[in-house]
This record gives sequence, C-alpha cells and structure tokens, in this order.
Amino acid sequence: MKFSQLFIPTLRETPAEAEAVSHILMLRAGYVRQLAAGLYIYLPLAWRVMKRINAILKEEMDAIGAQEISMPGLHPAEIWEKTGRWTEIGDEMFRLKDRGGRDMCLGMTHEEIITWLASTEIRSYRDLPQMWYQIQTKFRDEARPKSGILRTREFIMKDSYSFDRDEKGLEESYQKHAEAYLRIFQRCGLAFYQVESDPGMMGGATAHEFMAPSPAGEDTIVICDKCGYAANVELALSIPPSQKDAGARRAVPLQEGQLEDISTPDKRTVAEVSAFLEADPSCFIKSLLLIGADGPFLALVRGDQELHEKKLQRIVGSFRPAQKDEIKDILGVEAGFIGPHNNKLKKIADISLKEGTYISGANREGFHTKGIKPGTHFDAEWHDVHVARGGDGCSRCGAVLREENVIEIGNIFKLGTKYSQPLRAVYLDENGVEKTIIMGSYGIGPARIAAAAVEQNNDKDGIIWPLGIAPFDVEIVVLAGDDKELAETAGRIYRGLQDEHFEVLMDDRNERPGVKFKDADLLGVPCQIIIGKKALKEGLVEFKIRKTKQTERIAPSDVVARVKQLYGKA
RNA sequence: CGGGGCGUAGCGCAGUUUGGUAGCGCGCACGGUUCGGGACCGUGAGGUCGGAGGUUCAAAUCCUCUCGCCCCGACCA
Repeated sequence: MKFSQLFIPTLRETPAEAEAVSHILMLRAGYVRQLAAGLYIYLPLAWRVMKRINAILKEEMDAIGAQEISMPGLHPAEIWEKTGRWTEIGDEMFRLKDRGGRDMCLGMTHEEIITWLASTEIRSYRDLPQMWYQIQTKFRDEARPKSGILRTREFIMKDSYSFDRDEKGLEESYQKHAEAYLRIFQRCGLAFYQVESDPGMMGGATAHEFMAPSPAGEDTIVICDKCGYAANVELALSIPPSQKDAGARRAVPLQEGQLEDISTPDKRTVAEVSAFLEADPSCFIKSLLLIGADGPFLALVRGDQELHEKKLQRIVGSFRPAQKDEIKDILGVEAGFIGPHNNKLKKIADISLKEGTYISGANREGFHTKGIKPGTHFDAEWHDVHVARGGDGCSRCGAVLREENVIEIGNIFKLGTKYSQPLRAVYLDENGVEKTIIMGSYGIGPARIAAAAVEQNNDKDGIIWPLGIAPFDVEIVVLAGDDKELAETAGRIYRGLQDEHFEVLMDDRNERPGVKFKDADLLGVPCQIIIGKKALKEGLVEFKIRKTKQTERIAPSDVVARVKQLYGKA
C-alpha cells in the first residue's frame, strides 16, 4: 500500500497523557487514538497488527480442533443471576435495561453464555468433547484503566471454552490449549513465561497465566531459573532467607531460654522497634489479630515479611482485621504491643518463623518480649503465608528466586463444573446416567500481545515489530517521490514482493528524506528498502534491518530473495 | 473509592501568584528556495482559556460547584 493513501498520523511530540512506552509509541507512530479513559480507536496500522495476531490465534485454535463461533456482547441478566455473578460482580460490570425494563449487561466474559449454549444443545456423551472459541469484544468498567491499550474498558479477547465428559478429558483440552498458547506467543515474537496462577473468581482448581516480562506489567511473578518454577506472587511459594545476623543477639534474653520484657515506649511498628533496639526486622514476629468465621486468631509473620492475605484466606476462609477496640478487648493491649506468647488464641504462623529467637509485643502496654522461641513459647499451625519475593529460596529446589514485572497476555483455567452445574449443562453417559459437563476456559488478549510486543521491542527511534505481527513486512522508502527512475525501481520491487505475498508499505510521499527515515523507524516495519539516487547510480538499493539498523547495498533484482531470506522463506 | 497532578489553537507548552480581554514552538494552508536523518524565508488560517454559576467597571487569572484526563494506591472474569 502507498503511504500517501494510508491514514498514519505520526506525532513529533509525545502527548502528555501517555506514560507507558507502548502507549507513547503507538500514539506517536499513528497506531491508536484515545476516545475516553480506557477506550481506544485502532487506526489502520494498529488494526493490521490486530488482524495479524488474530489470524495466528485462529490458525492455532483451529489446529487443536477448536471451532470459531460468535456470541453477543449484550447479555440478559437472567443467565448471570443463575451463576451468581450478577450479584457477585460489582461496579466492574456495565449494566443496562432494555426498553421492556429487563436487566441486561455488557459481557465481561462469556462463560455464562457459552454454558447456556452447551446446556441447551449437548445431550449425550457422544456430543463431547467440544471446544468453542470466539474473538470478541468484552466490556469491563475498570476502576482504573491505564497504560494505553494495556488495561481498557472495552477490549477484544480470544476466549475459548472446552466441554469434556470427565477430568481426564479436561486435562487433555487444557494441555492442548497450553501447547497452542506456547506456539501463539512464539509466533508473535514475545518473551513470555507460563506461570501458576490464582484461579480467583473463575473457580476451579488449576490455572496458569502466560506472562510477558515488561516494566509496564501490572503483575509480578517469581521465577526459579534452576528448576523452572514460576508463579504469580498471588500464590507463589518461597523460602525467605534466614534470619539476619544484624542485631540478632538482641533478640536473645540475658538468661538463655527465658523470656525477658523490655521497655519500648511508644514504639509500635516493626520499623520503630527495630530501629529502637538496633535489631534487624527479621528478628521480630509481626502479630496480626484477625477475626475469622470461628472468632479471633493471630496471624504471625516474620518482621521482614508481608502477610499474604489470599494465601491465608485459602487456609482459614474469609477473615477481617480486628478493630482497635476489639484488640483491646481480646488482648488487653493496643495493636503495637501484641505478641504470640502468653495467650491461648489460635495461631497461624509463617514457615519463616520456624527457626530462631524473636522479639515480639509483650501483650503489655509499652513493652516487647525478647527470647521468644516458636514451638517453645507458643504453638501454631505452620503455613506459607508470606508474600514471595525475589531473593527468596525456591520452595522446590532451594535455588534463589528472581522477581519480574509482567503483562498478563493469556490465561487458562480448569473450571470444572462451576458454570455447568448452576446452568445445568449435563449429558447422559454410556449408562444413561446424567453427568455434569466438565469445563475449561482459556483467554488471550490480542491488544495486550501487541502492547507487550512494543514494550519488549523498541529503541529510541520507535517500534521494532517482531516479524510475525508487524503491520507490514517491508517498507519501501522512496527518497525522491517525484523522480521517475526511483519510482520505477520502487514499483518493480513492490510488485516483486507482492507476488511473493509480502505486505508492503511504500512511502511515496513528497517528503524530505529525513522525515521518511524518521517515520519508517517510528512505525517499526521490520525491514526497509531504501531507494535513493546515490546508490541507484551504481544500480543498487539499500536493504536495512530495522532492529539492528544494519544496511546492505544490493541489486534491486536481489531484494525479493533478501526479504525471503529474512522471513525464512528462502 | 482514597491520595496527587493536569485541563489555554491539531500536538507540546507559557500566561494564573499580583484581574485589564491571549502568546510561543511544532504542525496546518499558500508562494518561493531546498531535498540522504523530522529544511529555510515570507504570508496566512486556527482558541466561547473543559463547563456552569458567582464576585468585579473588567475574569484564562479570584470564589463555589461540576465534568474530563493522567499517575500512585485499593480493586481487578
């Protein structure tokens, strides 16, 4: 296509509202424009990228036997009421009424709808398994849309759903998706990890996320380079480094094995007491009084660790922090001075506390206690309830974990019967017995793939698209648009590339060379064919790789072969 | 929802403290000269200063309310 006939509104300056690299570059290079918070218009270039990503998605989904369908974006409330999510989900759901006053919503996802479909159509074990997918718009009234295309209120998603007779079937569908996802992200040229994730509100037992490392990412994962363990910090296990020596002796009382109260007036937080006593935070026990379904209990983590509420919730069910007066009523002291010893409350302690001697609140106003030995001075249920961090040990092999910020680009969930049961998606098995369909749900955000690709592949001059998803394969830069000879050479190369099914952008604009070079680098098409008078005098054109800026002078007749070589089609 | 920042020409910004009727750079249009890394000269178009109300002889500027956008946090099928 001719640049002069395409709408590519590049910007010389960075719009003030953009912060993330991908957001800045996609605005500057004329890919997207913002309509409102979290709502973006995809201009021709961005839409071409999206189409390419979607084509890869379709190929790989079709390859595992999934069938493309299309479901409405507007849903009746009734179905969402049946699964309970109409009330479970709060402001994040866009809700509206139709003219008849019926409650409706804009679909945030399609488990309900597809399960309804399955419930009405699937009768027999002979109908299973099935895998259905769509590439469709989702609506979520995000509390805080951000980072351009990364977190929006309306976005396209590839979502697929598997329907199986049993767990074994689900496992197969799940693995097929995992493998397809690996191929998809590879073809899109992304660096990514597959990590264990929290099933969250989706329900079900197993879930994985596909994560593209980027500073713009909103999620954090820990990775073990030795054994391959990788998990979202929402559930990652780890072994915190052992108690630090710095000031550790201060945790030891004058008489070994005894407890010793020390005056710590007005020192309440770990940071304050740690500074006051000159002992490392890892020498303290942080005691948090929480109220669970069975009454109050103490959660204990080491002073240098953070309590992971979701992990704790999985162990004890839902809980809430105790209020100030509740703490006084139960322990007789204010929050800054509570400790695990000398009380009979149930205790859940983090595994990092198993060894060592500690200081904690004395359960006495203005005092802390030294010499507390877990197991000796208090008993507890031991669990991993701290937040895993880089530098911790791997819970599987002990090697040091690494931490990285990542963009979630895809996820896969084993749903089980979470949706099929309330919506009565059932079938009759070989023995005529009614069984509930076992489901899985699998999502990919194409816009996030695009954004992650830009985040991972750019330099000071602009975007550097991975080969598989660039808006064009080749950009021909014709340095003097009005020169006949240049135009003819460009035309020949253009047709030659098209004959080999390459997507070619030809910058035929009547612009100065500098402008064309700058725009070409900004747009990020993987390779450029530069046609200028100088080289052409010698019968040559230039072949430039966007990523390395390496330039080769080659004969016009060799261009097609050189491009084919770059794209591995030689 | 809590905290912070910002709304002035298409984009980036100045002007707001101390009220006097809006300016700079880029971009855009036209003419000319240029033409291998965002050219130069000249001419010109373009703004109810986010909106509403108020104070005042006079409001971009002061006051009240309101809307929008961005960032941090909470939240996040």
